Amino acid sequence: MLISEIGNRIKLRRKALRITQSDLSQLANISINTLYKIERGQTNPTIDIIEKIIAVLGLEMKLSVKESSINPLS
Amino acid sequence: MLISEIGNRIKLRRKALRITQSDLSQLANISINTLYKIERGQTNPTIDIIEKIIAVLGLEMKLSVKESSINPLS
DNA sequence: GAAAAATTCACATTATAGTGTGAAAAATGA
DNA sequence: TCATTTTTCACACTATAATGTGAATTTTTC
Repeated sequence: MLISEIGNRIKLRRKALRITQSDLSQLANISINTLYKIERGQTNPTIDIIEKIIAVLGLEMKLSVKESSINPLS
Repeated sequence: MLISEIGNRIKLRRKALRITQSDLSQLANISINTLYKIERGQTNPTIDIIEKIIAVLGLEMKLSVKESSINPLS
């Protein structure tokens, strides 16, 4: 999942919930500037910032083994 | 998924694949120091760094809607 | 189509993630 | 055991994410 994809998912979810960047940034306790850049894929955000945002949006992050690779090194 | 959880998942997967921190850091093209801190939850890594690591490990990141919240704001 | 609201953007500053080095400590294995 | 490998750690430095401000632009709404 690329950074720009994450940004897009966040933007789509925010729109679906009908809240503004300003609202979301305040609820997530981050700057509107940071949110703006993330949605546009113009920054390389930290996990902490992403977690704050998706928590407000009712999303969750998961790590899973890609089924195409049991052992990616072999 | 907390930062420490991500670090733990990475460490477990690395051990399962029987590679060293040194090997993984080189394959992911990041410093061993950064990997060491991530595995121990001692840093707040950027998405880019996490993506590099999990790509080598054959893992993938996913965002999903928490089933407990259709609308987290209401 | 004017006013209000929301988003985009540039710029400067601050905070901190990422790196490199080298050494100590712990784990591995012959 | 003891030599080798791996991990842990401190420290200094560099790169850049995050923030704050204010203004321009775009979108929404009446």
